Amino acid sequence: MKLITRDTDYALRAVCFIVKNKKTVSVPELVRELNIPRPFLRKILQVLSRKGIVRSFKGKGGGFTLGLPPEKIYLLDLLRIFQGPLKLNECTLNKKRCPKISNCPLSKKLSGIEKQVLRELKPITIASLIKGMA
Amino acid sequence: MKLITRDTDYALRAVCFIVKNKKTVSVPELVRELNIPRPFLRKILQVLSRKGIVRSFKGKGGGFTLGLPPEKIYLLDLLRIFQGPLKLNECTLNKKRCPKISNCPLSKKLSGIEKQVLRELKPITIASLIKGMA
DNA sequence: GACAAATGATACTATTGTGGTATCATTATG
DNA sequence: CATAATGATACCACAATAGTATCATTTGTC
Repeated sequence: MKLITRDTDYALRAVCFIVKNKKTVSVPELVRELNIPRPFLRKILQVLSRKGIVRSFKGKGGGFTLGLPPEKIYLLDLLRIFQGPLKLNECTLNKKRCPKISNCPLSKKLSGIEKQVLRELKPITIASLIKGMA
Repeated sequence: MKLITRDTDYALRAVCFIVKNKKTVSVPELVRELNIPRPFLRKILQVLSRKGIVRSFKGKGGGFTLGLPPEKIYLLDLLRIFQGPLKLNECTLNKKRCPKISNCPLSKKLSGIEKQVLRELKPITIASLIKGMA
């Protein structure tokens, strides 16, 4: 079970690398640096760009810069963008809320765990991760 | 992202139902009660039987009974049987341990979260779930 | 002993999510 | 206007999850 999928992980790496460069960073540079398959990385960056996480510049000499300061880019943002909302307590039988959810003891436990996990993830930003790597 | 997959969930329901019946419970009964696809349920029960969670009786009038007291059947047992060990901090790039794992700040966070989740799940037994449903 | 009703073993199939490609259009710089 | 970049979008491959099918074996009942 993966808490973080590959695209989120790639996005994280790409954003971290962009932070460390003051100028715009192009896809070829990122590919060289991070060994991420080029077309996949492009797709990821386009999503990040649409979401405002990075800003893009087209044309020769173009590339990407951050769209937000690194203290305002949360891991949970990336997670939600690429993986949807983090939900651990969904009933496996229904996409929708299980009618029995109110008296399902397992669901209660799971939503407690979900809350804890969210509490842990919430404060993690790009800035904090980079600091941690130092 | 599912913490609990369908087979684990089915297994859970089946075991709970078996607990509440003193006599052996057959697949047809379980199907009627729980609305689980018959062949799938059969497969699940066979696994549970091999693992000793339930005991099986072949032949006419056969079926399943518990193989352990409900206080000794842990949710984590079922989880591990059907989903393997719970790991949240695996690096998405490698199946094996990432060489950079020691200075990867994200991995540290994730393994902390993993520990918490395990701490929460550990005490949950079939007995405790049934109690909670009362 | 034959039959019926159950599980055991095992191989196959379907659906879905993840991970990745490919292609053409658009834009900016020299 | 050529070139080097991103934008949009459609497609493909693989693996995991979910489910099916079939035949063999065991056991109780008549």
